[in-house]
Amino acid sequence: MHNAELDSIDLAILAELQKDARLPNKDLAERLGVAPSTALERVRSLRRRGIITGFRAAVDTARLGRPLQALLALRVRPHTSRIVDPLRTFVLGLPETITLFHVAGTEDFLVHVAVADADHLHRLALERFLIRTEIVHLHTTLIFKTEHQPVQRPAEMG
Amino acid sequence: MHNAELDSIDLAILAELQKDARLPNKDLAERLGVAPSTALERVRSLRRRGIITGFRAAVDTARLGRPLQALLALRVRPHTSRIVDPLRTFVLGLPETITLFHVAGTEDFLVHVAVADADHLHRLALERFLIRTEIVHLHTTLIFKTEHQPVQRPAEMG
DNA sequence: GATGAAAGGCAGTGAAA
DNA sequence: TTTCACTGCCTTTCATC
Repeated sequence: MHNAELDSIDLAILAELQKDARLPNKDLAERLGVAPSTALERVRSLRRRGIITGFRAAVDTARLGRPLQALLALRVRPHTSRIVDPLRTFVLGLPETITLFHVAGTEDFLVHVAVADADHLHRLALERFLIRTEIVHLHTTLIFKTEHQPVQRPAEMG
Repeated sequence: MHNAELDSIDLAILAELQKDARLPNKDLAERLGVAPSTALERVRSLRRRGIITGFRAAVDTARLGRPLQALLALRVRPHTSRIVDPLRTFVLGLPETITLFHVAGTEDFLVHVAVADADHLHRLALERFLIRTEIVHLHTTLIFKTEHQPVQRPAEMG
């Protein structure tokens, strides 16, 4: 089976395991209407093909003491890999960082962070980001709510 | 044990299960240096307390045929729940949507999407978003790269 | 590829420290 | 709260279709 060929069983597996990565193989097989050994091999195949990249526990940052989320838009000059690569490493090393988007446009990076409170956010911006001379601009956007969604199906657009 | 009290074992569990949610309890216990039943009870406690909210398979959207990612910034008028709630439902129902950020500022929403190609993105913007009259502004930002990071530790800022 | 049976190993329970 | 021992069940393998 080639890389992007997914039948309805594969898609059902993706849906189930995005809801619950720990669903017992036996139960998964039952929901798919196939034998447990079949379900097992299908899941392995999806991993081998890199369609399932891993199984992750989802952690609530708010209950970890960081209820406030924000997006920090960074403009970086000069925008060369010599400058950008260490910055990436720095941002991904911050405990506040959840996601780093490298984007096109007037801003170069968007950093999704979770912090304890407004003061923490303020100090993060001033004492961690703005002291770096390659960051020539920072714009902070508060996040009221973040909602993730399972990846449903391959591309299509009638 | 109360809600936000996490010792080093709890933090180690969060780190391990964010790397691999399917790590067998026996192996988890070994890495923590505790008995399997202890590890089991700790994980359950983290779930009960809502610190671990679930276990999810991570899916590679590119290998699902949607290699292009973008952020769509939406301005919505009027910004009332009567208008906003159906829009939320609509956006979360789109197969292209990965994450919906409800934000403060000049824009009201940021939608992280994965699409097949530039044409798909273009049509998504025109035929799905801009036909909705409550969306008075849409700004598209291409994403070169998205990097997620495990949630490390509770808040702190010396 | 999918199936079913067989074997090994793990999860999960309960009592004790 | 952690540990140990035990039981049952699930995962996983392999031969077969």
